[in-house]
Parts: sequence; C-alpha cells; structure tokens
Amino acid sequence: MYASVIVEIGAKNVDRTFTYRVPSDMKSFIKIGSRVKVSFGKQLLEGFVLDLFNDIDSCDYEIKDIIELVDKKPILNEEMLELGKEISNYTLCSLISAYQVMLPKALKASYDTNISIKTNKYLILNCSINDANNYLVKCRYDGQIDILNNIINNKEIKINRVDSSVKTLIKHGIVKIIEKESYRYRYTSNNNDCRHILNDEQEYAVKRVCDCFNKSSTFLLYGVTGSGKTEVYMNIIDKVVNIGKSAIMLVPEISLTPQIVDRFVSRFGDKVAILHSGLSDGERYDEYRKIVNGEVSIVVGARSAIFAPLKDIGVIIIDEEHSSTYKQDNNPRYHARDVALFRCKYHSCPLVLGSATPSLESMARAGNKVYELITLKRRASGGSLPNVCIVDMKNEIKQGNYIFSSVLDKKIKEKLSKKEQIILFLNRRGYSSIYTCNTCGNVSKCPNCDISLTYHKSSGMLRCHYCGYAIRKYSECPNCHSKDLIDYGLGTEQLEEELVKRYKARVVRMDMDTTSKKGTHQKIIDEFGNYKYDILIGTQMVSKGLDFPMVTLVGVINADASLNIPDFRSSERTFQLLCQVSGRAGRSIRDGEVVIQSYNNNHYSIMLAKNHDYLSFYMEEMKIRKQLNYSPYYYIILVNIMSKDYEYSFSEAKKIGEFLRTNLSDDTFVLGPAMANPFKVNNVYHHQCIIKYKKDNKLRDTLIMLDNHYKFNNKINVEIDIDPNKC
DNA sequence: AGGGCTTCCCGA
DNA sequence: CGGGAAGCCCTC
Repeated sequence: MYASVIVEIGAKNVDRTFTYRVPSDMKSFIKIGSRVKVSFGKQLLEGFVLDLFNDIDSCDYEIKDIIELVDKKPILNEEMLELGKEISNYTLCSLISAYQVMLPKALKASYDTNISIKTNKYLILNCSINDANNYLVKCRYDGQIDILNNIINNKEIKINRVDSSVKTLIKHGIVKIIEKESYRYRYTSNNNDCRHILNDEQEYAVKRVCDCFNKSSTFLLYGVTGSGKTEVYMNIIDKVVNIGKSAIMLVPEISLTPQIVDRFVSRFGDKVAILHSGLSDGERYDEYRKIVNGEVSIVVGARSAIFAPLKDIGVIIIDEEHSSTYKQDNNPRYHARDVALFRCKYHSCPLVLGSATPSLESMARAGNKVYELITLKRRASGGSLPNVCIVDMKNEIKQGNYIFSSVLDKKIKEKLSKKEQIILFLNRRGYSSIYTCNTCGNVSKCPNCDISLTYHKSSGMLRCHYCGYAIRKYSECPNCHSKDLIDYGLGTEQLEEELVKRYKARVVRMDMDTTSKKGTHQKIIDEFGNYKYDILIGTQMVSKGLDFPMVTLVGVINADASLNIPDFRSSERTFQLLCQVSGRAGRSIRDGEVVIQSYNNNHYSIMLAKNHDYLSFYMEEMKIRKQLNYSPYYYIILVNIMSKDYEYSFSEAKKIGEFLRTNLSDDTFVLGPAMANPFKVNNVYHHQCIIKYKKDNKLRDTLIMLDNHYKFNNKINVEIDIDPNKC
C-alpha cells in the first residue's frame, strides 16, 4: 500500500504530494487525511495523507516508508480535504498552507509541536459494590473509608495525588485509577439567561431562515443597531440545535471577548465552544477537541472558527458581516464569507449575514436577489436611535477649541453631573502622532518604515506602529540641534490626560496599549459596566458590540481620520464606523446622544451617518463606485510587489504591469504600478498593481503564470490578493 | 525549508 | 589552481 503525502513545508516548489510506502502494521489504521511522520531529504517532517492506493507503476526513485502515524484518527475529514483544495485554488496559496490554516496549532503538520492532551485522574471501583461494602466493614482506616464511601456515593472521584490510602485500596483491587481528558478553557457566565420576547420583525426573520433549513440559501439580515440581531441569531440557533444539528456563529475579533460570548454561554451553557485569539494553544486545542468529539453543537468565534469541524451544520451566521476582520490579511488570504458559502453548500444549510451597515457588495447581491434581504427597522428596546450632532471643527478651532468642541464640552459636563456614562472614540493610539522640529521642520520618522513615529508619553518613547521600532524621546533636534520641538496629532493617551485635567472625571482608556495583557480587555469592560468609571475612551475596540445601558453620550473626536486613508472603501468604512459608534449610545430606556467632530462635515458619509441613513449612503456610494469602476461593479485584485531593493522593486513592478496589460482582456483594467501606502515597511519597499475586472477568461492563467514566475525569486516577493481589504 | 552540488570569481 | 561565496535544484 502506498500513500500520497503532502509535507509541512510551505514553499511553492514542494507544494505537491510525494509517494511513501505504508508499512503493513499501519495499513488498517491509516486513512486519507491522517497525519504522518516521514523522512524528506535529510529532514524529518510531518505531513498529511491525501491519497492511498495499492499498486504503483514502476518509478525511477526509491520509495521510503512512512515512519509513524501520528494520531489514531485522521485530522482532515472529507469536507476539509475538499475545502483546502478550493482555498488553495481560489487564493493561489499552497495547498499545505490551506490545510494548516484550518487547524489549531496542536494539530498542524509540524515536527516540533508538542501540545498535549491534559488529563485528570479519577478513582472508580475495581470490584462489585458488594465486595466494596465487605471491604468497608473490615477496614480500620479513616482515610480509606472516606475515599471508598465517596466513590460509592459518586461513582467516581477526582484525585490530584495518589496517597497511601489510595495505594492500599488499589493494591487490594478495590479501586483503580482512570484518566479522562480535561479541557483547559472554561468560560463561566456572570449573567442569567435573559431571553427577550421577539417583536414581529424579529419573529419574521427567524421564521424565514428556519423555513430554509435544508437549503443552502443566503440571507442578509439588515437591522439598525440595537434592533436585536443577536436575539434573532440565538433563536435560529436554538431551533437548529433542537433538530439535532449544529451551528457556527462568527463575530469580529474585537467584539468577541465581552458581551456576546456571555449571552451565548448563559443561554446555551456547555453546548458552546469558543474560539478567539486570546486562547493559548492548549486552550484552543481543547475547544477544538470538544468540537471534534461532538460534545458541543455551537461554535462562537472569530474568523478562523469558520473551519470548526462540526458535523451536520444547520446554519452559519456571520455577525457584522461588513467587518474587514473576516478577511485574513496574510497568506492564505481567505475570506470567512467565502468559506462559509462553501460549507453551507456542502451541508445544504442557510447562511445568515447580519449587519446594521452591510457591505456594498452584500447589499448589491441582495438587490440582485442573490441574497434574500430581511430588514429590522426598529430598535428592540423600543427606544429611538440616538440623536446625532455634527460639529464643524473648522469653526471651533477659530474659537480655540482644539480637542473638545463647545457642544461636546457642554454635553460631557451635563452627563457627568447626571451620573450617566460617556464613550469617546478616537482612532489613534499613543500621545501624539507627529513630533517635529519648529526650526528646521524635521519630523521624527522610522528608519525602517515610511511612517512618522508616535509619541507615547507613559513610556517616554517614540514608536513606529508598523515595525515596533522605538527610541527615547529626544529634547534636541537630531538634525539642527534646536530645542524648539513640538508634537501634535491627538492620540488616546493625550485625550485621557486632557479629560482628567478638565473634568476631574474617572476615565479609562481601551486601546492596544492598555489591553495587551490577557484579561485586561475584559477587566476594563467589567469595571466600566460596574460604573467604576464615567468615561471610556478608545480606538476601534470601543466601536463594536458593546452594550452599556448607562451610556447616553458618544463622542467621535475626529471623524476624518478614517476618511483620509487613500482607499476606495474609506467612505464606506467611515460611514460604518460612525453608525457603529453611534449605536453604543442610548441602548436602554434613556435616550442617547452622539457628537461627531469633523473638518469635513459636508462629506456625505458623515452627513448621512447623522440620520443613520444607510440606504441613502448605499445609493450615493454605489454611484461613485460605478463611475470609478470599483467593487461591487468590478472585482478587484491587488498585486503587491515587495523588495528590499527599491530600484529592482520598481522595475519589476513596471514589468508586471506591462505583463498584466498585455495578457489580460481589453475590458479588464490594470492600474499601476504605484507606490503602496505605506511605501516602506521594515526596510521593504512596496509597489502595487490593481486589476479591475468583470469577467476575464485569461485571468486565472495569467495570475498563475505571474505567481510561478516569481516563486523561486528570493530577491522579490510578489503577492496576489484576491478581493483585497485595502487598496 | 535545508542540504548538497555546481559555478563563478579572485588572488597567488 | 584553490577556496569560498553564491546560485541551483532536489527532496518520494
């Protein structure tokens, strides 16, 4: 018997199977999808069996034996084997990396991982109850009597160490030790299961999806913030579980840790497995094993949870479907939505995409009846959407208000006096983003990247947010030795300082710097929820999923930050962000207010966010996308050209641009090459070409040719990003 | 990826 | 001509 094995090396030139002989004692255990150890050249590697066959035509190389079968059961099931091929094909990544990305670290093919299954020891009877009772009668030792009584009452008891009483009991054949797998991660909910009665809109949504349980249809659940989408999801999942099937629920990473998980655990208890980036490798492995062993029927998690090896999936739900976190931004660059579509087809079950601000792509598909649109127009609490006020910061600056406009200032004071809570959003961490010399104009820049350094006051350092480079803040210009240095560009650290100074308020800051340690994120949320603070300030992290009834004011300090990013989706991102942040206010009976400060207060994505007018925004933005031939009218592919050698990078980029233009159809657009933004990261120069196409028969072959041409070239790295997040 | 084998360049 | 670096190619 022979096996086709793909080994753990990710390089393109070994991305194929190699033939190994299956030793006879392995024959009855080895399966397609099994993980094996093999010798490959001089090295020992792990790999996956992708095929098994009995006979082989003569071959001109010597076939080696498989050294070891790593696990009792195959790691990749039939669905995963197929899905891997699909991902590799679609994203042009190596097949092995497509398989590896689906697995937790403990199960990846990798020779040196050693994450073990943790077990607990239990004592059980090793004889009949009668014998045990007889022994009890004769026994004179309290220790043994306690243990034995305990076992008789509880069938088994957990032990941490084997003491002399236990040893004696074992010696007499009365009890024995068994080991059981234990799971490291245990999420306990602090809340009770509080179900809400569905309103008619929610009822209808649940019914529509449940009517399609055996079809692979896709729904777009468009519901304003606070319309009770989560409640709809939970009702759908409840029904799925009741008919004996399983469900996957994806949420964006940042909103995962706190409140949604809590609601799921309190409602579904230990039927739920949770997968997020905060888990250690061991914890993740354990959650994964719960799924494989069929002990859970619901998986809640971030992007990679879409690979959860549940059997018999009844529904997949993607919450905040517009979120860019669903696209992996390194190889393999898969989109969780695409994987979900594959899996829903495979299991013939519905896919639900939910959002208050659906991506234009999804809304357009709903418009074309590819997805079925379900709308939730009302807030579930009956409350109205918060009142949004847009402030023109150009005027405020004239009055000397740089950070807080007079409106925001007044409202902060008002809420503080009423003991209500406030969330302030500022999408920039650190103290100030630019540190510059007033005499010569020299700006502190990262030597490795094309980025200015951000001043972090707490550590006294200037840091690069791209590569991590940091230097101590200097007080003399390195260029002209002037001491006249200033910093500007407000960051969260400075905002925090200002708030404390001005309002004497209790302020807590949530950004990458304050949440890097495990558990700190949750701690901040809990403490803010328990009213230990008046004001929560933060970056992206505070924009999604948080639900605090006492928050009645949300302030956006600088709405322009995301608008000024050179990307065709920046308007869409800004609109989504503003709607989302606004949605944090007034989630209970109290009315909420939102203040948005901006220098572009006439921009449509800011103006339309005022009235949460998604549909108008959709129409407006679609016009622009149509004019500029962008998604969803055209599909986008980004070709990223990276090299440490600037000249070489640029000249190859020009060749690539020409190559694409000559090889692709006439109605496909090729833009560039242009300098990427940022242009230099970690001393690597980035150029890019953008392909915009509707239908192009030559596309796949051309991209594969391009990919093959550069895969052995180690002076330059060419990456092809299908349907990129940013370009 | 990692190792062996070939090639190429420069000084003696 | 020799040695060492750089490039090339193979791994069942």
